[in-house]
Amino acid sequence: MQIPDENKRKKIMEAASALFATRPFHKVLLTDVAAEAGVGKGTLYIYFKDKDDLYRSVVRAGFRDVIERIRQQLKEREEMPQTQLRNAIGEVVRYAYGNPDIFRLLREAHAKADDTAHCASVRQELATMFEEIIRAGVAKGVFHDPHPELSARFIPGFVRSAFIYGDNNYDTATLESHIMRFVLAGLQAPVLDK
Amino acid sequence: MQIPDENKRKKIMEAASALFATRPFHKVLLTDVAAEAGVGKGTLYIYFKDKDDLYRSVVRAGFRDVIERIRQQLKEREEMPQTQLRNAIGEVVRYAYGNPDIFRLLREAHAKADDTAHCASVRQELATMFEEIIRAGVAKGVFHDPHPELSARFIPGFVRSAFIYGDNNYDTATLESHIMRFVLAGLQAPVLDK
Amino acid sequence: MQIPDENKRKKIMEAASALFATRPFHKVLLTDVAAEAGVGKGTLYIYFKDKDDLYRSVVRAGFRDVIERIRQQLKEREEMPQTQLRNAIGEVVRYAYGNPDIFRLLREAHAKADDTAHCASVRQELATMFEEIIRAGVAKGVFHDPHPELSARFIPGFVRSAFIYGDNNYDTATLESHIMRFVLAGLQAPVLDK
Amino acid sequence: MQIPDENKRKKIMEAASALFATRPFHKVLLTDVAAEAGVGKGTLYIYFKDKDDLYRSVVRAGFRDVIERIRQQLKEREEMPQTQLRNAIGEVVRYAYGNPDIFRLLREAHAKADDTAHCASVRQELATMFEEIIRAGVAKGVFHDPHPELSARFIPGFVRSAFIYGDNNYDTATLESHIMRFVLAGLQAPVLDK
DNA sequence: CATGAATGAGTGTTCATTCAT
DNA sequence: AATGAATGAACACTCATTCAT
Repeated sequence: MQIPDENKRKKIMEAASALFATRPFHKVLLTDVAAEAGVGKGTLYIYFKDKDDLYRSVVRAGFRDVIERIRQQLKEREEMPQTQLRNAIGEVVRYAYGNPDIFRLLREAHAKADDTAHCASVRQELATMFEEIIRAGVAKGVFHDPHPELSARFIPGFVRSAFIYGDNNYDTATLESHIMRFVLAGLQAPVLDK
Repeated sequence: MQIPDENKRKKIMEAASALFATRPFHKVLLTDVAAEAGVGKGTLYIYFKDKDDLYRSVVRAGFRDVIERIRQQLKEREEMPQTQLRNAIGEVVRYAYGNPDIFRLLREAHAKADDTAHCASVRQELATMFEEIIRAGVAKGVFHDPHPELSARFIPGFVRSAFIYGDNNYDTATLESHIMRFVLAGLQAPVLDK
Repeated sequence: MQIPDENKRKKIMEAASALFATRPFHKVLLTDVAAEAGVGKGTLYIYFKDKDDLYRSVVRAGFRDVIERIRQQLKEREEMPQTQLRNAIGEVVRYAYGNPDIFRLLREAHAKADDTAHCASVRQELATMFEEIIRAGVAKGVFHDPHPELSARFIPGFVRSAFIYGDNNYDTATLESHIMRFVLAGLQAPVLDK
Repeated sequence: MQIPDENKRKKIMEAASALFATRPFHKVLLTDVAAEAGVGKGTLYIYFKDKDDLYRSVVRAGFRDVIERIRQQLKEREEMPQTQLRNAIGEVVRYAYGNPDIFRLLREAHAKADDTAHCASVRQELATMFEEIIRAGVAKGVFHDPHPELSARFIPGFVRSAFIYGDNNYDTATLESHIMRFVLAGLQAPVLDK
């Protein structure tokens, strides 16, 4: 079992991901990460510069997944903005359900200053995708929105809001439709001139 | 010139608040808190049980202010749910503007299990107030909402979403009205039966 | 026993000195230093930046003693260069006898680049003092020496040479006079023109 | 283009020699030695038992050269003790000039107890040769020396003393003759009865 | 032979907490 | 009450050494 490469990196990230999501950063021991990943402690330092780097990698990787999946959808099918929005939101909701731990990571800004930046860039990317969908809808006249970039930021916030409370008893469908309710209503409301 | 005591407690909390908001929990050193507050390290332990207690106190205190102010408004004037909602949201937005650090604290769930609970209880309290306003509106027939408790959670999330991104260039009025746009539209949309 | 100061620093340096002299740098555990000094491990870091700093301090302090004692002698009594030299050498020899461990430290150049410099500066200082004595003798016509700075460097080397071998069975008097034999003979030999 | 083996052993020793001379034992990483030698880390263990063995080999090899050359001289030509001494010292000085790094290694006594012994044995061997020359001179009546073994130890010390200081601006001839000045003067001075 | 990925015992260092003053 | 020197449990990280390829 001497595969010299990314296989092991992946195993470590999975172990770390599970652990970081379970407890706060400073309670995650690298010893545990190593044990959980089935590798030696020193091995962690072959693939990651230090604990912070490992943490950052886990967060980034987690989100890259959702983002990638949404991007695929947008490319593959030419849909109405409403549908695109629904699909994208569904994607985020389902991801949050499936990986509650990783998703929860977004709310924390650990580590070094530039880590926050890294985290932010992932967040930004997600928001930007929603913003593009909204702008497309505005262009087509199906959405009205004086501040698409602000609205875009609200959307992942909905999901997060739903998850940050401990007693999470909603199924994905309910949550998804309740979010859509606000999103669509808000985006379809007429813009009132001031 | 050492004004006896409660003054000192306040100075500590201010220092801690600034620090906790700036960096993740485990990077806030009590040495720094003490230095920033202009007191000895040991003094911290006179006013707070331990680091977690200090953290909790900071978060709670911050939110108690907004919550209290909103509660006052609800009691003092008998208004329409829409107006109550607008006022309450305005309160949160303005608070977030004035205390970006403290507000940002909500995003983390640190340390001991019961700390999370503490944090949650503050959050819960805020959400509950919004939930009551919504339910009142539903009762009066001005709002439609199949999941008021979920909607209530969304509201502080709007504010947070707006603030978590670094490039915050919206004035309170713009932000407030954009949030209201979504909230009111969502709450006034007809409930579609499934 | 809560003297807040240099007393403890001294205790640590003594313990470290004994340990560093006994075994190579990387085999000296700070745990042992702390135990030997009768303080907590963390205390070391109050008085010294890190292991290297502690090491450096030990070396420097050791030599400062001899240097200071020799300097005193030079000031206090106005003697002939030969006598000054004999006294100074005697000082070094006796010190080496009394603190074989610390003296041995000079031969090692551990730690950071600038540490070597520190070490060197102590060595330099000792050599400079010998050089001054020699130059004074040359000025008075009792010594002949085409390279006083080189001769000055030889002198601590004599002592070191005597000590670097394990089977050290010479008493201070013998060693001292044997060194003086070479030093005086060398310094009084006529300078041959080339 | 991998010339089989002994060549590789040599490359490793050269790399190690350069590194050990540059920094203290515990700061020389085998990774660096391997990189510098252009071989894999594991290769080091084919040619050397462990880090200590590598170190020892470097020191020993370096000195074996000088010792061997001096021994040759002593055998080949039947000379006066003074000349033998001058030649031997010249040999050491020139060697030190040509291999300042290796020569500097002598000053440290690292690692395991028996390593010190190894180091010592090389030193001893050199000293013994000088001692023999001196004793021969004493026998012939050209030298006077109450402690030939002590004098013998001084000689390599002269060279070392000259080299341990950074600002080494003496040419071999100057250094050699200055050392000889002390050595001959010291060895030819009459023995004073106590 | 050669390699370098993997290892984990071993240690330096940190920092919340205590307590003598 | 206030302090900050002292503490040491807890951890991140290093690096000599091994071994599968």
